[in-house]
Amino acid sequence: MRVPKRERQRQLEMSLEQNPFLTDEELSKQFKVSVQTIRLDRLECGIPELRERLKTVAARTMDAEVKSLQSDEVIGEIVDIELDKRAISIFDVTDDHVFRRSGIARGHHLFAQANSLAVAVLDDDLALTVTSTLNFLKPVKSGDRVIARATVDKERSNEKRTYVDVVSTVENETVFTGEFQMYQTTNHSRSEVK
Amino acid sequence: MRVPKRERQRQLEMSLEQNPFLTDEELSKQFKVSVQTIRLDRLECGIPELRERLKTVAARTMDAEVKSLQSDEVIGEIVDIELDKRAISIFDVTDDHVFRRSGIARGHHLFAQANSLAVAVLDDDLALTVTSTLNFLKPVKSGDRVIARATVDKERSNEKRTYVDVVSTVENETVFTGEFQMYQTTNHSRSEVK
DNA sequence: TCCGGATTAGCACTTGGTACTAATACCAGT
DNA sequence: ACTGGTATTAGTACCAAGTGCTAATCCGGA
Repeated sequence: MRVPKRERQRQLEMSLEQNPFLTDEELSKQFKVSVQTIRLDRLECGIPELRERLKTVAARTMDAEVKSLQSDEVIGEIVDIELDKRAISIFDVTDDHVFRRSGIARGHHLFAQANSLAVAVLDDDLALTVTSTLNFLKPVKSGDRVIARATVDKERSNEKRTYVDVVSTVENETVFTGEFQMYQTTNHSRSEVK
Repeated sequence: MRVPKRERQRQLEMSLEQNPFLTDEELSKQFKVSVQTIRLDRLECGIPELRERLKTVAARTMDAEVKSLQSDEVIGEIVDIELDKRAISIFDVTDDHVFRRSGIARGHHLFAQANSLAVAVLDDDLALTVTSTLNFLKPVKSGDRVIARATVDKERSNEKRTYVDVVSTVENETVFTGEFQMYQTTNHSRSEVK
């Protein structure tokens, strides 16, 4: 018993985690044991065969791609919108969004939710952020559901600039506020003639 | 010939694009033709078999996961850093980062690069953004290489707050500036005794 | 020396295919 | 109605990467 069984199985799990594409035969060469031993090891560790592994990995992709497609439009999910007036979006914070050490959500996710909502609320071919001022008031944690409310500030807005205020809350506590000065390009004449 | 061959093959391609997990047998039921016909169709359309399809889909996942792991640390790549003083990162803008219609980079990516650089430059267990003010000066397009330079403003900083200024440029033109007021938690005494 | 866990070997069977051949179906033109 | 050509179906042999099972062998320690 060169390498003890236990150690080999540990390494096997790591190998497959890092590269799930390895066949039993390739693994048997890597660990210099027979294919049968690899099979027994997988059996003991509850590791499925190559095809099953690829199936689950591929399934993860399809998931992720659907998600990232959503996020192409807006970060978070718009639940209510009245164009050029106000909009509300929900963003569920997961482990993917937080600092590993502190568990606190990274600022740019809150910003992304707010900023993309500010863009969405303006019914325009093209709305760009010019300047913005942000306040991160309370740390947001994994599992929190952040509700962002955007309102267009008609008073301050003019032909060249539109102001959008966003307030994000978790369980009715304000965690973030942002003020966005937006630039709109559109031949906006239709709604301009009000 | 109920459904013409051409039409069936078109639908087949769409079906598999949307769900690559279908076996020939499942497809043959879906289209009410024999398994062999499905095989011929795949052959003519150059569609690989189930296992090959899953392999490529799974490969895409692994790729994507490596990328998103990188981004767990910093958005962009740090090329130079002097802790508590300054840092530089590079971020290559791709089609994934821009508005489809205008081709202009979405603000939150520029913010994410700047903000994560501001976090990284502070040699601390935990640095959080408190407030920040941003200026998006020039539109950034796909293919642009954004260089963000962060400098810690020692003058304005105090025990409670650290100020980090970030200037992002594309080909020596400033496209974005951000001022970040950061909060640090660490028992920071070591470097505090300067 | 003998026991027992670890390892290896071998065989039948499974999925989801490829590659190929042969048979049939269907429809149009003459 | 006959012929031709495309489309479809059927059937066979074979492959990769397995599972499941049985049997043989190895190797180290009391």
